Amino acid sequence: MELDIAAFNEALQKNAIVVIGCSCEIHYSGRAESFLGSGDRLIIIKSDKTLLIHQPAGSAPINYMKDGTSYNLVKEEGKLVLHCSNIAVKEYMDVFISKVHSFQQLQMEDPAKIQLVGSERDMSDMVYDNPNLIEPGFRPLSREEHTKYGFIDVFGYDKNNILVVIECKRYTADLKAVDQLQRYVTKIKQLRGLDRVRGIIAAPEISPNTLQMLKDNGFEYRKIAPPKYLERFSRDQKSLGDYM
Amino acid sequence: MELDIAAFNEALQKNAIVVIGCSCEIHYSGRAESFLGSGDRLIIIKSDKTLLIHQPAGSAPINYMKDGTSYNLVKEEGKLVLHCSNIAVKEYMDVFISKVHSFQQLQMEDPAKIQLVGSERDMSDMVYDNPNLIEPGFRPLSREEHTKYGFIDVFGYDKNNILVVIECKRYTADLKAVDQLQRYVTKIKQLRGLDRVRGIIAAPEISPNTLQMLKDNGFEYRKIAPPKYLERFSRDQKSLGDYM
DNA sequence: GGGGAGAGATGCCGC
DNA sequence: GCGGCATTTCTCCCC
Repeated sequence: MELDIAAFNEALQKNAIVVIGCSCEIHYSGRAESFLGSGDRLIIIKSDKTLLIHQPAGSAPINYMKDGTSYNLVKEEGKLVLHCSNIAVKEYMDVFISKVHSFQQLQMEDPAKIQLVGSERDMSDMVYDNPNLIEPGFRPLSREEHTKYGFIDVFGYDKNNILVVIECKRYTADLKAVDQLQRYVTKIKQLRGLDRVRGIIAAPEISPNTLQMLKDNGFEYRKIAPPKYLERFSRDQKSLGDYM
Repeated sequence: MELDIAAFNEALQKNAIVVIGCSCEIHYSGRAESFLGSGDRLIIIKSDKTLLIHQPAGSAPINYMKDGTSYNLVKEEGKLVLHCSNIAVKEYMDVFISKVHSFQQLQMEDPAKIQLVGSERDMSDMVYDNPNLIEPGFRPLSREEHTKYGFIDVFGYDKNNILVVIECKRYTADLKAVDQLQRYVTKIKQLRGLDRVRGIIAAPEISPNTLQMLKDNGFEYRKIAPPKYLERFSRDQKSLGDYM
């Protein structure tokens, strides 16, 4: 099929969503440089002028451009080329289109914002509100304590009035989580001139290496899972239940 | 427009790419739980049964399912519902479709794999091959040295035969980069019973806080940028040059 | 499949 | 804008 350049330009001008199925080669230059040989792909340009190019499989786009990109679709030596440029971030892309399989434009409106439960923030809220999840006598002082060396999830005193820094992870805690905890504890000791500050990782799981490093550094592990139920849906919606 | 359930099922059966423009609500349950109220979106199902749902703006999909997901499109109380389930990872999604704007299926073939230059690996290769970028007399021993506590980018001796651990970052080095370096240096000291091991961060930029922490930990910074030119293209392709 | 780490990460929030 | 950090991160590589 033919791709009507005028129709393409008009769609972009109206901030419509443009979807093109085609065979193409891609050259990108910006933060890095890449080349992708010929194959069938789905090209999407959104209303904010974000570009996504997807291969037939995989979750992440194989090439993309940030919002605010400018597009110039031209015919060069009988072949379609989509020139993309984002001056603001100095990124450029050329899409050499050898065959167009489909072209489509959609006018879309979407004011909705996603509600999400089960994040690390939800987890630190839970720990703050239920300090016994850590241990009897734990008294949280603050959430998201800002230090120059990072934000601390939960911060408080234990029953012996020793400062405790807690790092929450919603997934399996890894070496990086210990890195973070070590950085916070070191900084708190410096800032307050303390000899002893406890460090605790709260997570549903922890890898063996990570647990070893945690112990080597004199820290502790608490097995705690993030809350993740939108109560409204467990009551009102039955559909998901059919699958579980 | 109407969405033909039989056509949808047939497309999936053929491993075609399915693209649906519609207005919908979305409920997801799995690693976390989310709800997204009504709005216009683009739904994409790929040949590997990855699901992507995109709002009209933004780079990342607002909801998605991993490859290998099963789909069941049904009419419930006169409304279309797309039930999605991935038993393997215990993830589920329901898409309540109130209006279908477009439906499209594409048979796609794409054997190509991307070539990318400018990664951190390219940078550590460059440092390994040009040790003077670090300092006179630096002698690299290995790349990607595996320790139980992580992989070291470049590892070698300085002119005084002191061990040096180098962590390369292709972007502005941040606190996490120092964390990583600290972990490697600490572990190397332990493993080899050494008193002194130097740590160096090689990156094009470093944030002030990070530089401070780096110095506090007794480490050093080298300003080095990653290589990023596909020589073939800077010679053969003229198109990108038109924009730069 | 899990562990470890990069990514052209993206997105969010704070200053 | 930069900084710091979580992410339903995703992807790759290696054990």
